[in-house]
Amino acid sequence: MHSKEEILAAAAEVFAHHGFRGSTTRRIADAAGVNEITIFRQFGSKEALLREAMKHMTQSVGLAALPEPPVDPDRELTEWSKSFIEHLRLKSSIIRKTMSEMEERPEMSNCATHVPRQASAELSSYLTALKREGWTSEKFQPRTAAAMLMGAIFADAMGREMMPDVYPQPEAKAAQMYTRLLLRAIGVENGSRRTTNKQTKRTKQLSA
Amino acid sequence: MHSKEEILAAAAEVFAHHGFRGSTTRRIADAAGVNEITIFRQFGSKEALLREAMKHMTQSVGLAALPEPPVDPDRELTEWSKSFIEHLRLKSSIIRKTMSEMEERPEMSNCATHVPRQASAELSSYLTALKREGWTSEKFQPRTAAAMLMGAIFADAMGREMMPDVYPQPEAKAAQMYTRLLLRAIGVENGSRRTTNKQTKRTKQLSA
DNA sequence: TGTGTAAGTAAGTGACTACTTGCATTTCCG
DNA sequence: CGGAAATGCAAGTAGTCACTTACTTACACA
Repeated sequence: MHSKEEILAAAAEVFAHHGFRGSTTRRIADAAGVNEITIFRQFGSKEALLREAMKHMTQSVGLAALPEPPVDPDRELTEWSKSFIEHLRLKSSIIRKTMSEMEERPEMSNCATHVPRQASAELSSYLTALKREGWTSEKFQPRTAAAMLMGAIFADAMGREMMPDVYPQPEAKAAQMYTRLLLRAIGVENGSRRTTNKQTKRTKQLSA
Repeated sequence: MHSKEEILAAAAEVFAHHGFRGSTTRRIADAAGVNEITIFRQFGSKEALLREAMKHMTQSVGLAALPEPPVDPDRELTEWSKSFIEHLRLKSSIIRKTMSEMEERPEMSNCATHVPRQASAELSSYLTALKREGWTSEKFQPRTAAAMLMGAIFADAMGREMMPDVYPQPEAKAAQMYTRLLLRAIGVENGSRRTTNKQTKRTKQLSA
C-alpha cells in the first residue's frame, strides 16, 4: 500500500533523468526500493505506470494568483513571474523530457500542457484587466503579450543551464527584468494609472 | 562514398523523431537505404555517428544578418526574427530531442548551442548599436532584451504545435508581433530616431 | 488460529540492442 | 583488364528490455 506513492515518485524522478526509453522498470524499482515485480502487479505495464506518474505529478502544482482587478501591476506581475520561473526551473528536467517525447507519446505531454495553459489563461485575463482598467497606454493583444512574457521565462528556465552567458544576470532578477520590459511594452509605468474612468459596467458593478 | 552523406542525413532525421535511445542503428540504416554494417564500417559506433551527424547539421545554418549600424530597426529586426523563428520551427523536433538529451550526452548539446549563442551575440550587439545611435528612449540591458525576444520566439517555435491556443494568431505574424512589443519596451518608435548627436567617435569615423 | 492480501525471490521468455566475423559482390580508377 | 576499396549478405554474440510464471514470506484481521 505504502509502496504505490513511492513508486510513482521514483518513476517521475527516473523519467526526469532518463526519459521514457531510459526509464527501465529495473531502474524505477531500484529507485523506489521495491521489487520490479511489484511495479507490474500494481500498474500492469511500464507505460501505464509512467502515465499515472505524470498525472499524479501535475496535480500538485500551485502558481501564485493574479488579483482581479489589478492593484499594483509591477509588484503583482513580478511576483507571478518569479513563481512561474521557479516552478519551471524546478521541473526543467522533466519538462524537457516530456517535450521531446510529445511526438511519440502524445497522451503524456497532453497532460503536461495543463499548467502552462492555465498560466497563459490567467496571465491573459490579467493583462486584459490592465487594459480595461486604464493602466496601459499602448495597444497590444493580451494573448501575444502573455506569450512573450511566458516565452521569455520559459526559455530562461530551459536554457540557462546550457548557455548561462546568453541570459541576464543575476539569475534571481531575471523574472523581474522580463516583467519590467513587458510592462513598458504595453505602456504601464510607475505604478500610476493613465485613466481612471475606463471601467466597464460589469467592473463597476463588481466593485460596488 | 556517396553513402556517407545519406547516412548522416538519415541519422539526423531518425534522431529528430526518436531521440538517442530510439535511434537504433537498424532504423538509421533502413532510413539511409544502406546495410547496417556500413554504418559501423564508416563511423565505428552509433555514438560517433550521431556526434558527427550533429556537427554536420549545425554547419549548414544561415541566419539573416543584422546591419551595423541600424538603418530601419523595425524592418530589420522583424526580418531577423522571422528568419530565426523559421529556422527554429524547421528544426523544432531535433532541438527538443537535443535539449532533453543534454544531461546524459553533454557533448552533443554543446555543439547545438552554437546557433543560439551566435544569434544572441548578434542581436545583443544590434540592440547596443540602437542604443548608441540614439534610437531608444528607455533604459535597458541589451542582453536582457535579446533574451526576451529570442525566448518568446523560441517558446513559440517549440510549443505552438502542442498548445496552439496559447500563442498569437496568425502564426505567420507572431515574429513580427513579438518584435514590435520588444521595440516598444526599449522605446523605439515609428522608424524615427530620438537623437542624432549621440554617436560615438568610432561610429562617426566609420560613417565619414 | 486460519485466511486473504500485498510483497518478495528465483528463474526464464522472446524480442531487440550494438556490434563482430567471414565471405561474396559491386564499383571505381589507373 | 586488374586490383583495391567500398558495400552487401548471413550468421552470430553478449547483453538488456518488458513482462511472466511459480512459489514463498509477512502481516492484518476475524
